[in-house]
Parts: sequence; structure tokens; C-alpha cells
Amino acid sequence: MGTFPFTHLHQVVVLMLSSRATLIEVARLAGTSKTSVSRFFGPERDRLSAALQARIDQAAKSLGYSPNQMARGLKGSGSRLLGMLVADIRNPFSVAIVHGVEQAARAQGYSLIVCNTDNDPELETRHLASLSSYRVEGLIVNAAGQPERALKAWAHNGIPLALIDRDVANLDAETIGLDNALAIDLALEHLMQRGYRAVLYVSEPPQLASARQERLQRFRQRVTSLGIQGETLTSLDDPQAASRLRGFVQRHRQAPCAVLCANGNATLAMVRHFQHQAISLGPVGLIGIDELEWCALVPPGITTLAQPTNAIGQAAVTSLLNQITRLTGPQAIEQPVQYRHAPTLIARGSTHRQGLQTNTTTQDNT
Amino acid sequence: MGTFPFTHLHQVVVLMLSSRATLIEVARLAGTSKTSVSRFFGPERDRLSAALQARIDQAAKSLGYSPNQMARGLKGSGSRLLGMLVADIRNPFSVAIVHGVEQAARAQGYSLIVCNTDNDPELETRHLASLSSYRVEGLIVNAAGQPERALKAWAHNGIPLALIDRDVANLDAETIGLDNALAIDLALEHLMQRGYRAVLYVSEPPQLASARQERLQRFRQRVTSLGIQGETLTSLDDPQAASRLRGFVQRHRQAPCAVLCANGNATLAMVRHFQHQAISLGPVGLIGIDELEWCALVPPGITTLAQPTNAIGQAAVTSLLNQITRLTGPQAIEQPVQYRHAPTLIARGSTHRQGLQTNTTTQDNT
DNA sequence: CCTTATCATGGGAACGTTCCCATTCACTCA
DNA sequence: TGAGTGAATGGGAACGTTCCCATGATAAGG
Repeated sequence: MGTFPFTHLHQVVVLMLSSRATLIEVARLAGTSKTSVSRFFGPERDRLSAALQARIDQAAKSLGYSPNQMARGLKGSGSRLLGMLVADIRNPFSVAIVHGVEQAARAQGYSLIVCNTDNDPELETRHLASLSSYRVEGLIVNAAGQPERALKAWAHNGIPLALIDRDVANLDAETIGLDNALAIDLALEHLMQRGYRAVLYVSEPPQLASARQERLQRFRQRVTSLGIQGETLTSLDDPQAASRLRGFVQRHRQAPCAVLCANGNATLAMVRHFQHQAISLGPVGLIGIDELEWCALVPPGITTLAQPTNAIGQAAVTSLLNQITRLTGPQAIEQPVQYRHAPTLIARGSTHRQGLQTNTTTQDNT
Repeated sequence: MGTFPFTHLHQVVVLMLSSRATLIEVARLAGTSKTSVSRFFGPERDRLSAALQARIDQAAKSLGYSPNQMARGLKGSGSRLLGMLVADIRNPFSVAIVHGVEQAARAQGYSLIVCNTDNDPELETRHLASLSSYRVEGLIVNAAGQPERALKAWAHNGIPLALIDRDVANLDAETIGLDNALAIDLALEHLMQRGYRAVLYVSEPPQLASARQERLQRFRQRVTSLGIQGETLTSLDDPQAASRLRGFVQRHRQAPCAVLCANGNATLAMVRHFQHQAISLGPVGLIGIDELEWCALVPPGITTLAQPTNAIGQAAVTSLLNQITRLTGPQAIEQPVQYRHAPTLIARGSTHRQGLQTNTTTQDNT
């Protein structure tokens, strides 16, 4: 200290210019070494005597010090950053997942960088590069669109990866999402119970997304085993979809029929078509996977299967953290990860053949 | 090189273990110095001869090198990171803003860390600390809820700040958002034109949010100057709101009346009440600020004033970047920032007194 | 032909941490 | 009493960059 007569002045200036205080400055003010201050802010705080802890605490507070994560990430311990790739951030389902992921990540002391790819593969590549350059310790991908070629390169980096809702061919990453088979089963069971005997299954093109394939396949399977009259429509493009719907309804004038939508987009499209073609909801049934804010508002209410988005997000983070500790060393206990999650049925008027207006909401979302 | 006989082997091992390649390794492989490689990846690439550029490019590619932002951020130039605080990420309006911000940030070479506070002040504080520790170069706040005390401390750090949609008292930060006065004017003008003569203004409590205050104040002002019969309701709490609505409609049996909702939440609540009380949309008018996905779906369609969310997000980023360059040095040219943004009217059946089913959509969203 | 400017390149000291090693000092135990 | 132990602390070398300052060349000017 004696060799540095302006120490105090220097600190004041630093404070005023608000160029953030450093570990060394805190150490100087507390009359100790940087090592001790570093320990104070890390997991080894207990190794310090109570007196020293108090001194450091006070010095840090008075300087407004907070550790620089950039520097932290550089030396040794990771960046404490998780990355997430989302195909369309304006899709409410994606947002709900992001919300779950963020909560779980925070609970584990991680921050999250969310990147929206807007279904653009080139943007996806750019985001991946950016995330990689920030040295995120893990990546969660919820890309409902294109096939991810860039992800393979990523996986080769050895950075933990968790996929939500879709597999990527030749990639041994963990996939977390809805229990698609169960969802279809629940939907069909509900429709049967309500007396519908013919079902039109509506989905976006299934080629690119494994979840869509699983749902479609299960539908085909069950339809035959349950003896339902099943039809499938795997495109939402307007002219075709509209006429298919019209034909389906016409054909089943005599027997009660219903539409089963594979996801929120399909539900949205179908509700529009019902309205344009003046088909009444209820007499012709409608049930959709994904619960959306407006489903209760469109009379007589749309029956849905809600995905447990928080649980899914949580599971993705857990999976990532397991992989991270697995890298560090196998001593840590792994949290169990649930890969297939059960949906919740929310029954409303759209699957009530008498066309009741009441919402028999069995809501139970966590 | 001669003193390091295992150089090549070392690199291979590094590559295999996928512990990321460094600047130095690239330099070694390209037979040059770290300075040159650094230049290659920075803004001084032109200073290198074509031959050297080619060699570095090849070496970097073959090692799969990408610069470590952590290290970059540590020395000199900033983190290239922007932070964003969102009060409720599941609010579609917030998401739309995030989307705009993210696009604009990316266009300027910045990445975005989005933090969801879930309207929890303590969480907000924690997020703020975390963002600060990552040394974000600027912060965008879209907190529709509590007053932000923690922000003042933040502002004292001298880190650029941009507020979306609400002022914070005693904080000289820039506020960006809707032109509230214009929005109210457009809404009232539309209602007048459609023949409504009494208007109930519905808003969440305005105490905490400056935007709500501005809208409410403008409504009161215009209502007297236009000679409309105006009433206001500043709570969405169910029993009270329901009876206020009932009373309002009853009272104006004779003259055509309408409800004006101050934001998406208010619109949602009012649509629910209309449905429960079997009030027909159209005969009793309904117009809301904020365009939501389902507004076209609820028959006969809800008339809204859409906020230009992309433009607002963009403006927030521009404002931040201006502040950042202002700190660096006043040589850079500032981009102009628009603080008040005009909404777009989307007219639908809910403001058609004859109760048409057609959606006279004047959509024009960018 | 010697100075001086310009260009292409490289060396080395930061940046703010963490973490592996000391070092000191007070005990305990034979 | 002297070795051994353990707890509390500090010194210094990384980590992967950037950036200031050399260092040689080559070119131009007198």
C-alpha cells in the first residue's frame, strides 16, 4: 500500500467513471489478496475466516463489484451459459417451451441465450456459430422446420445437445417431447366417447419432423384397430385443405364426424375453414394438440390436448446438465430425465355433438 | 517450431478431443503469428496480404476455429451482447417486441440475452446482476409491471438503457413505444365514424405504467372535446368489471355504445365478459389496442389497433447503439431514433353495428 | 545513396479471472 | 521437543484474445 500513494484516489476515480471495479481493486481495499476475493465469490467461501469474509464483503459492496463472467468463463470453469435455438419465436408453443427452459436454467445458475431462426437455415448456421463463439455449455434445439445439417457439425464439437420435439437423423442426441402415441390415443378415445365415428386427421407435412411422423403413424394404426373411419390430410395449403374438409364433412352427413389437428397451426387453419364454410363446431367435432390462448374464446370453445411445456423445458435442461457433468467427471449424480411427456385433455364445446356453449374445462396445467 | 517436435501431434489430439482450437494453434498451422490471425478475424483483415489471408483461412477452416467471444470481450472491445428484460414472455406483445429487438440486434452483430422476470421484482434484480456480470453493452427493458427500483442502480453504471412502453420516474433513460395519444385518437375517430356515441374505456390499473396513464388521460381529454359520453374502468378484476360492463350496456340501450380496451389483456377480459353476458359484438362495439392472433377468429372479428412491434424493437436497439457509440467517442454518426410509433387500424366486425360477419381487414403489418 | 514514409508482419503486455502451488502459523501427538 | 497436520492465506502462471509498439522490407524523394 505504501508504494501506491494514490490508491484511494484511484479507486474513487474508477468508481466515478463507473468503469467496473475488479477483483484486484476489491482485494486492495479489503487489504487482502485476489485469491481470497476470488474464493469469496466462488464455492470456496467457507475456507475464509469470518473476519476476512466480512472485510471482503464490505469492500465489494462499497465498490459495487460483481465478478466478470467473461473472465470467469475464460479461465477454467465454463461460461454458465446455455443456448437455445427456436424455429419461430412467435409460435406460442415455442414461447411456452422457452419459458420452461429459462426457469429451469436459472434454477441451476445458468443464463440462456435464445436465438430465433425464423425457419431460415442460413440464419440457423449463423446463430450456431455465434453461440459456439460464446462457448455455451449446452444447446437446446426446438426447430420445427428444416432439417438441421449444421447440428451435426455442432455435435462433433462434443457440446451437449438436447432436441425438443424432433429427432435428427444420424444424430445421437437426446430427444424430449410429447408422448405422441399417448396423445393420439387420448384424442381418439375422447372422440369415440363423445360419439364421433369418422375422423379426419390434419397435419402439416410430416417429412421433416419426427413428431409429426409419430403422430400420423399412430393415428393410422389406431384408426384401423378401433374401427374408426379415418382419413388424413397432410398439408395446410388453402385450396386443397378447404376442399378436403368440405368433402369429408359432406361424405359423413349421416355419421357424426370430427377433425383431429396435429398441432396448433393445424387447429388455427381448421378453425378458419370451419368459419368460412359455416360448419358448426360440435356437430362436426374438432380437437387439437396444443392449447392456445384463444381456444376457450372461439365459441363453443375448442377442445385441446395441452402439452406440459414447463415439464418439457425442464427435462431438456436436466438432460443437458447431466451431459455436462458427465463430461466433467462421472462422480456427480445424474438427475433422471423424462423423454416422453403426457398431455392433458381440456374438453370444450367443439367436441360436444349437441353444441353446448359451456366449457367443460378440465384444466390442470402445471 | 523446432523446439516443439510434437506440435503436429498436439494439434491432432486437440482436434480429436474437440477442446476448441485457439488463435495460437491456427497461427502455428498457418505458419504465422497470432497477431495476424487476430487481424484476419477482426476489422483489419485488409492489412494482410492475399497470400497470408488464404493461408490463415485454410488453417482456420481445417481446425474448425472460431474466435472465443469470452476472451474477446475481456480484452478491449465489448462483449457484443445486449440484454433484455421482459416482464412476461408469454404475453404475445412482449414476444413480438423481442422478435423485433433480436432481428435488429443481429443485424448489428449483437447477440441478445433475454430474461423473463415473470413480474417478480426480486427475480428482476437477480437478472440484472447476471446481465451485468456478462458485461452486456446495453439493456432493453419491457417491464409492464412493477416499478423498477433496481434500474436506477443500473443506470448509474453508465450502461446504455432503453425502456419500451413505460417511463421510470427520475430516470433519464429513453422511452420508446406507441404514440399513445394517436392510438386513442384513431380508436375514437373510428368509433365515431361507425356511429357509436358512448364509449367505455377499459384499462388495467394505470398507476404503475406510464403508457397506461397517457392513454387514459388522452381518452378523458378527447371524450370531452368530441362530445362523446365517456366512462372509464381501470381494473380488470372480475366481479367489478363484469357489473360495470353490464351497467354500461344497460344504460345505453338507446344510443349505440362501444368498449375501448387499452391493451391485449383488457381485450381478452372484455371478450370473455361479452360472451358470458351474451352481449353481441358489433351492436355493442369493441375495439382494442394490440393485435392478437385470435382477434380474427372470434366472430365477427375483433377490431384492433396493431402496434408496429418490429419498428419499436428496432428503434430500441438503435437507441442503444447510439448511446454506445456516444460513449466510445462522438465521431460516429448517430442513427435517428423514433420514440413514438403509430399504430395500424385493423377494422373487423366488432365495430360494425349491423353485426356483419365479414372481416374488413385492412391489415398492413410489417 | 541516404533519408523518410508506407506497408506487411510479429512480439509481448495487458484484460479479470481461476487454480495450482507455496508459505505461515498454531496445533497435536509421540 | 520436533516432526507432522491442517487451516488460512498469498504468489504467480495460465486462459484466448486485442492492441500498442517494434521490426524489416520496399518504395519514393532529395
